[in-house]
Amino acid sequence: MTDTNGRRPGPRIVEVARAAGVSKSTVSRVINGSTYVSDRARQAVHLAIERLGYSPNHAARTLAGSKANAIALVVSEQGSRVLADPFFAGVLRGVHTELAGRRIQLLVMMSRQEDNDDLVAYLSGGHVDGALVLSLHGDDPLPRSLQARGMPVVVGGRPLVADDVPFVDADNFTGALQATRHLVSLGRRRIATIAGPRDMAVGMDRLSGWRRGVEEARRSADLLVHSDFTPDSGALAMEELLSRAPDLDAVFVAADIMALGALRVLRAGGRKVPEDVAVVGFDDSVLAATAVPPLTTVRQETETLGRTMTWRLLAELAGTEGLPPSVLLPTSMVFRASA
Amino acid sequence: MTDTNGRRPGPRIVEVARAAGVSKSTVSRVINGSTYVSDRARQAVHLAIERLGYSPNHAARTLAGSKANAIALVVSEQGSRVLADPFFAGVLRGVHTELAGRRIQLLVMMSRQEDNDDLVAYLSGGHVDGALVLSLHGDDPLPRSLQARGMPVVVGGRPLVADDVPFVDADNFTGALQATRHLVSLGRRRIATIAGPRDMAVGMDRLSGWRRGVEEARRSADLLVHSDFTPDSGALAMEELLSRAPDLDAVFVAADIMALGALRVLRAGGRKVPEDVAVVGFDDSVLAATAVPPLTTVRQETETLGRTMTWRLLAELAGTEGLPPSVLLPTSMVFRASA
DNA sequence: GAGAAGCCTGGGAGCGCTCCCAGGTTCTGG
DNA sequence: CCAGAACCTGGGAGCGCTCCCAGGCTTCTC
Repeated sequence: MTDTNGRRPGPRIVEVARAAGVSKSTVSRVINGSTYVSDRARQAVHLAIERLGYSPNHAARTLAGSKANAIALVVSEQGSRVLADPFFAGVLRGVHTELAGRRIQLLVMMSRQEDNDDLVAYLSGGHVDGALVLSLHGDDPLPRSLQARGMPVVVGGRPLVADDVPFVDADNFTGALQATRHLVSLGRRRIATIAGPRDMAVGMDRLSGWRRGVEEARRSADLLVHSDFTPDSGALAMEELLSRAPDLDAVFVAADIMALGALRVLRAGGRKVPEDVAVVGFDDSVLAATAVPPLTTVRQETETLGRTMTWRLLAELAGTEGLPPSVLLPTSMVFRASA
Repeated sequence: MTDTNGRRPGPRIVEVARAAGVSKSTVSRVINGSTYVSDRARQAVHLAIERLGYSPNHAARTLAGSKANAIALVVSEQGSRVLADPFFAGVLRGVHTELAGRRIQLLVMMSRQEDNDDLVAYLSGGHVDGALVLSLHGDDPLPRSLQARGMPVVVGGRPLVADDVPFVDADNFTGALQATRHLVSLGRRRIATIAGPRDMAVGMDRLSGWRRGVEEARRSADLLVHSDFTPDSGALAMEELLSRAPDLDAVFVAADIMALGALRVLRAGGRKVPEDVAVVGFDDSVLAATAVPPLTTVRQETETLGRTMTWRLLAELAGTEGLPPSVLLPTSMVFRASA
């Protein structure tokens, strides 16, 4: 992508300066929003930029300045196998929306456990100003390593063990609580749950919400099976629940994708949903609407998650004071046929 | 991300040079894989790099050199509403895999129709060496604009009208043909299709494959309804087909997500799948495995698509001769319960 | 009315690399 | 044995910006 002289096409800052009748320092000041620029100069510069179609060279700005004008979105690979696809796309869209209009590049990287060190070295080598880490298994060392090297980090999804890395997450606890209360309000008495794995905060938070919900309704909190966010494991879990408690009349499933497996088992067992067993899922993924029967579920806004993470990171980079260490995003129930 | 002097952390090329007892020119040659470096010097440099944990400054390389060491993955926003989620994540993973180990940054951008001009200006401003465009509606002007400015481009998904922008796509025609032949081999006589929209090549190619399939079996090719890649539109299409041909006994649906709507209508109408009506989908998305009944479908490898696009682009950047203008990736049938 | 305190501007020294140039050394072949 | 080619190396001029510094001009303030 070079012209015949081997140089990149397009005007340089000096050309803009010349066209506007000012020095390149002034053009730089206009671009970077400095005060101490007269209105006349500012307007002349804007006009010249417009006329020449000038776009500043990112590499030069980064090299000369003290910031990289780029942030990274890091996806931990293990996680992406499981939840990531629609989740990731939503988050990415949110990140992008929030970045729109600012001159900040988004680098997307996927981390494998084995080359974490390379990643940390690369990122803390000054190529980016901060990092967004999408870490779906809760004990990922990456965010801490990055932060230890002085890099601003925001994690998507609550880390399993509390540390001082700021995170943004859906309010999984409250979402699960709402779902359970809904089942209670339906008059269900034996309310089970298919929970996520113990090593993921998202699983534990949704489990806690369910537990709270059944306990406040004075129901038993022992109908619990852990599973791993796949349809088949959801099916297995449902079978186990059914054999342990043939009289159960409701299940809160910690993810839509597991709920599909559960629905299959219920159908095979001749139980009608929702008449015999009410089912509530979580995520409101595309799977929920097309399930048989369509799934009542808890909606989490993945796009808002991405936007909020980005907002938090940029605010930190801008030196904003008094930022909340972490943010929990509200969830909402989506009522369909299954409960 | 700066140290106390406002400079980025880590060693510079001169430090490596000093440590290795050579000049920075030689270090640069080693890094960039030039010939004309003695083995002794090369080894000394590698050792020094290792010891110091040196990682070259991307901005400086880009500024000084004639290439940007980065490629862009551009997603057209309209498309991403529809197909993109799992599709996009798969492609992204493929791109990333293919990029691994090369020092090439991946910039992800989403384009909205209205700011296409900005995007073209930005990209052709020398920030990237080439672009991967994921363009799901077939008449996107972006790839052509980019190519017209001299930027190497590879499109994912066949453009609707042939032009000379290279693309990589799944072999939708053959996939649909296989699916239709499978229905024929099952002894089905009235084989309908729910096709994608007319303005998407993916829709038209799958339609052509179906048409070929029914025609070579001397069946009628008039049971055709266009739809738009949503479950509801698939349901509507199925209703129309049923009212036009109550005796149909098979449907090829051009996307799993539409097939879910079709299955719903068939179920509501009391038709058994596959006994009364056999259904084949396309994509082998996560939806297919969890459908009721599980959907026989045509699998396309989104990850391979991403890898191939990237390979094609990098090969072009490297100046490889005799590259295929475009590549069609094979699809394969996945047999489940629905047909 | 004079000094201080803003406001606005241009000049120029880098940022950390790549790549060209010049020069030295070692291989070839006639 | 010597010219020329091939190999290897270091020096240094940029790449296109930002940001510091110095300085001129306008207001204020007492």
